[in-house]
Parts: sequence; C-alpha cells; structure tokens
Amino acid sequence: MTQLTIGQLAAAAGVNVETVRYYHRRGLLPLPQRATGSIGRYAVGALTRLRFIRRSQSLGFSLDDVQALLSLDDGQACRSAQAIGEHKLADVRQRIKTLLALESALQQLVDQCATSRRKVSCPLIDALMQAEESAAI
Amino acid sequence: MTQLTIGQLAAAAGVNVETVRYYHRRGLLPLPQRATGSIGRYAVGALTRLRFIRRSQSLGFSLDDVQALLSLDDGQACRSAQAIGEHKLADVRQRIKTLLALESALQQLVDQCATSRRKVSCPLIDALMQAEESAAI
DNA sequence: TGTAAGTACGTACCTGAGTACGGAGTCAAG
DNA sequence: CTTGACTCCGTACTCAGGTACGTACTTACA
Repeated sequence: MTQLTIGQLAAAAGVNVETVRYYHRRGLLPLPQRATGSIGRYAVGALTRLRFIRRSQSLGFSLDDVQALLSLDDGQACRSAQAIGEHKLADVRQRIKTLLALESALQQLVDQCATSRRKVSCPLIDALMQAEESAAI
Repeated sequence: MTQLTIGQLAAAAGVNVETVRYYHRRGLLPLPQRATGSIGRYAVGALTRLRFIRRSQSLGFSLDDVQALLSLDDGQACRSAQAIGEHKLADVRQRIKTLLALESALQQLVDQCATSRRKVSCPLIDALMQAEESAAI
C-alpha cells in the first residue's frame, strides 16, 4: 500500500487531483511509474514533495521559486546548487527578519488589548517599517 | 514636499500607478485629500502603508489578510482587534518556524557545496518536513 | 498662455495558479 | 463479465492581483 493512485495522493496532501496534474505539467512533480496504458502509481516520496510545494507556497514562494528549491533536492551540479542555495538563503533570512518584526508588533498589540479594554491604535505598521529601515525592500 | 502626487507615491514604493488605484478600489489605501476637480495629494503615511502592503504580500499574505492587519492599525474596537491579532500572530509564528527549518536546510546545502566540489544531493525536503512533523499543516 | 507631462476614471486585458468538464480507457468487487 | 468508481488527457473556464489604454481634465513651467 505504499503505491498511491493520484486520487489517494491528492487526498493525502489535501489538494485537488487537478492540481497534481497541473504540477506535472509545470514539471514540479515527476510523472508516476506506469505500465503503458494503465494507471499511475505514486511512491510516498511524491506525497512528501507535494506537501513541500504547498508549504513553500504558503510562505510566499511562487511555483518558479519552488522549482528552484526542488532542483537543489534533485541533485544539481554543485556550483549551480550553491548559487541557487545562497540566493534562496538570503531571501529566507530576509523573510524571517520581517516576520519577526511583524510578530513583535502583533504581540504588542494583543498585549495592549488584554490590558486596556478600550479602543487601541497600534503602531503595527510603524513597528514593522522601522525594523526594516536598513533592510533591502 | 510632504504631499505626494500619485505618480511620486507609486515611484517611491516601486509600484505602478495603476496598482495604487487598484488598492483604492479594494479599500486598502484611503483616497487622498483632494479639492474637488483637482489632483490628489498623499501624505507620507500613505507611502508607509503602501510599503507595508507590499511587504506583507511578499510574505505570502493575501490582500484580504493585509486588510485585516491594516484594520488593526486603524484602531479597531479592542475585542475584535485582539481576536484578529491573535489569529495572525499564530499564523506568523508558524511561518517563522517553517522558514527557520528551511534556512537551516539551505545552509547545510550551501556548506556541503563549499566543501565538496562535486554533485550534491541534499535532504532539503526531508529536513523541512521533519522539522514540521508536529506542526499543523 | 499654451503645451507637455501628469492625473482621473472607466473598461478591457493579462498572468499565475489553479478548477471544471467531457469522453475514452482501466480496474476491482460483486 | 459487467458496472460503478476512478484515471487519463485535452481544452476551457475561473479568480486574484494587477496592467494597459483611451479620453477628458489639471498643472507646472517656458
């Protein structure tokens, strides 16, 4: 039972069957093993990969970005893997920084709400923008 | 010179003029002060807000999400601000967690490349997925 | 004061990321 | 060995988030 049909795969990842097929077309997910003229069977690795795609997307990466990340996992030549990796790494670090600033601004807001039970006017934007002043936009 | 035209505002934020107008239509950006039948002038606050929108988007928030975040800054009633804030906070924390896992996987890959100058096959996906095993998907 | 650059507003169009659908083929359970 | 659920594949449609464009109007500056 380690061989999934497309329907089982899609259900396990919480996506539409059509989405899986779309990812094939985009080259994000390899086509499954299949005796010609019969139904494809996916190894569990496909499920892991599929979940990775969804998670990366939810972090704001486009499918092209995800493709670059996946190419690293697919065993690129070293020089190119390193270049892509370093680029993505800088990107990821910037995102983390921004999210940390957003986190503390939100925390501040929620705390403010908890103590004073009236209207709040939180410096959400300012807090985030100040934390970012020095960073690339 | 603290009053910007739409073109200056857009250029300063690195977006298209049409995009600014689109955000007006979506209610993300208030319409500027304007003597009827003349040209609008934006205060610098509009630029800050515009940059906040773009940055939030790049972190994977939809414009609806951004609208919710902005409503916090616009001085919502406390109870509702707190609820929205807590929800977003949990979301932001989850994103940070996932990005940290991705960061260390990428770092590992880049290090691997730097030491051995041949093909690499990094466990990028596995690393990220394992770090996430216990977290909500 | 006139003219080019910029703005206002409406409508149409575009791209990324799917989603829906129809018809033909496959497969497992009865 | 059939029948109902599922798969394959192609094409068409949808939706969010913009972009482009045309026409009329404003404004800064020579």
